[in-house]
Amino acid sequence: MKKLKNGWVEGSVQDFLELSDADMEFIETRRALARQVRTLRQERGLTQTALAARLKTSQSRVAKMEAADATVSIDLLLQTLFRLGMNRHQLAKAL
Amino acid sequence: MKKLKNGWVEGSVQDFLELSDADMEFIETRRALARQVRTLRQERGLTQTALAARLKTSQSRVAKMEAADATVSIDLLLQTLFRLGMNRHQLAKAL
DNA sequence: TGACTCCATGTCTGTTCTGACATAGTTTCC
DNA sequence: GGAAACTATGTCAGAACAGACATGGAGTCA
Repeated sequence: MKKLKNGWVEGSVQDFLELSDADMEFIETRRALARQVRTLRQERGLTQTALAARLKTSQSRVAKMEAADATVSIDLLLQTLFRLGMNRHQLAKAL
Repeated sequence: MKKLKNGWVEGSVQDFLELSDADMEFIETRRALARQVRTLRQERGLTQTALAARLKTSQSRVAKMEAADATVSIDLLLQTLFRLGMNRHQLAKAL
């Protein structure tokens, strides 16, 4: 980590949080799936509230899904995507 | 569901258990990941016990992962695969 | 401005998953 | 056959997650 003249330091978030490569892959996977949820929802012209109703969950949970919140499992994201009509083949491409 | 002369009936497991297409995709995804765990473990010449030690978990959990047990989350399978050296690109192909 | 819609975020409670343990079954040697 | 190594399965306490609710911020429109 390299110190700069302005007081800031240089270095990756990964190093700072001491995340392994595996952790990074996992987090990036969640982020990719989260983006996909938002994309599919918007393609279908649904609000978070409308999607939540369809999934029998709450708007806040949909918001957290799309935000790739740490309290959202990949299981939840996948179930959501599949219920939005995605299949495994399309999923593979989204990764 | 069609009845046959021998007393058995014809019909898919999906219909019998009333699983939606989304459920099927989810379950099949878990099974694909489970197979991949076993493959990678064996490629590395590890026993379930040895892999469990590396993952800081128990042999029984590794067995359940590879069996695609319902109590095993996709999160756990993905974390395992990533720790076995897989990346998202390879993951996509395994689906 | 205020009313309205949509999305973001903190927190609570009940449910689900994880790791661990025990134990049983399987396979591979001698 | 029997021992040893490996894998499968049931159960449980504690950790993590889901859904719900409250609330706040940002944008739109009259």
